[in-house]
Amino acid sequence: MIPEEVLKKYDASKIHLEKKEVLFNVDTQARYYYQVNSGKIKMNNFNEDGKEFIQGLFSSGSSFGEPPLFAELKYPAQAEAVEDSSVWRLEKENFFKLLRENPEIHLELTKILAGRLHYKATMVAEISTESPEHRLLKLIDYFKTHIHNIPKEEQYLVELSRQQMADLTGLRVETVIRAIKSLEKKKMVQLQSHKILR
Amino acid sequence: MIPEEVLKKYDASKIHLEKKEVLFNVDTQARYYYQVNSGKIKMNNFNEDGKEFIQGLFSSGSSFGEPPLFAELKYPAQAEAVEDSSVWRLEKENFFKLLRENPEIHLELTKILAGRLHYKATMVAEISTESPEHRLLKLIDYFKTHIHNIPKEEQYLVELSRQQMADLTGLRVETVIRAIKSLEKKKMVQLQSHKILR
DNA sequence: TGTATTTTATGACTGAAATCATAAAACAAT
DNA sequence: ATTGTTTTATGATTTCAGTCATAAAATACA
Repeated sequence: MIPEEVLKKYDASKIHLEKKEVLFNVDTQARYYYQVNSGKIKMNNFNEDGKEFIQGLFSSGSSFGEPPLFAELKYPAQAEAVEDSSVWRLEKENFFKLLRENPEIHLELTKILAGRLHYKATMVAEISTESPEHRLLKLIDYFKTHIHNIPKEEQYLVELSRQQMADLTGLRVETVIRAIKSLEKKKMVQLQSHKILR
Repeated sequence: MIPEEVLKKYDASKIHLEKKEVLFNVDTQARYYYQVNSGKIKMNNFNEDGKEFIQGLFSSGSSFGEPPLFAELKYPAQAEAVEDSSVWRLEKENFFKLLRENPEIHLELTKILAGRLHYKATMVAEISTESPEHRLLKLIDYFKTHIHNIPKEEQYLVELSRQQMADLTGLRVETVIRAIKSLEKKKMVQLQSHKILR
């Protein structure tokens, strides 16, 4: 997360996105550094027959879509506003200037990329070898401990919809619904009027 | 890839691993930066009933297992020698000193992490939404273009075994064997005495 | 406050990849 | 050459999540 003053200093601008608006498309060239100012952005893919996969959800303060700026690569997914949002946008050249002149921010960003790699390594192993219930628990625990920093003993109210959980784990809504039910029976999660607690 | 002279300057040491020897375990603390000197290392996971998932394969010049050094995280997978190997090992503190004093190397490393994130984003979308044949083609093409930098028009001889391809895509050997056969029928790959060409 | 939309829920059925069993081919080592 | 080991191959069968259809709850919103 780069402070607003710094972004301004390097000539970043704020752009607005309406819910469902697409910021950039898959397989296109990366030209900007983006950071969420308000709202929520998701990066996602669709396969031939429309099945979605959510690579990540980004809210206020989070940057996203940086990797293709570094490696000369195309975006592996599109970016889309989950709700009305505003986003800081910084030209690639200015972004690199910023990193050169602010090594502590560069290191900060490296940490963020490292964290994201950790998340992906965790989820891809889950998705390719584990059962629906196992995947969902891992996802929920990841959000609880790594994204919201909630201590183990405290309760976490899952903010994700069944559909979003499905799209984050490669499952289908119906499967998520059934797996969550089953996890409740096994006392692995609690349900309070359809809200999931863990 | 950090040059040998630089590694030596920051007091790195070379350690030897026999085939199948494990360098670090999943869920343990990261203390060193590692870079392959010779041989081949894989990072992998196993689920409860022994099914393997290969996170990455690293050969001469490649570093691996850096993310947990940056973010204060445990290793999401283990590291194991695929063949007899030697590996540069550099203490975490010295590694950060090296990065601070060599910003161009830091940037280089950021690029590598970015590339790895790109690979994971690509594969996790494949694994969660695509068919076996599609996944395998993506994997093969990724190795061809991004790892070996072979131009589209040139032929690439896949160096991976069916089992490795299975473990990289979350499939089973039998499924890989059948899918490759089917891809050959469709002229998407060639087979020359069991070797795969693309 | 009523209506539309989205999210959650459930049952019946299907299908694609996993599993299991077994063997042939390739390769490595002596 | 001989033997042992690993990799590739193939058929039969099973299973678990996906698919399809339909509805109830919850929520948004006019």
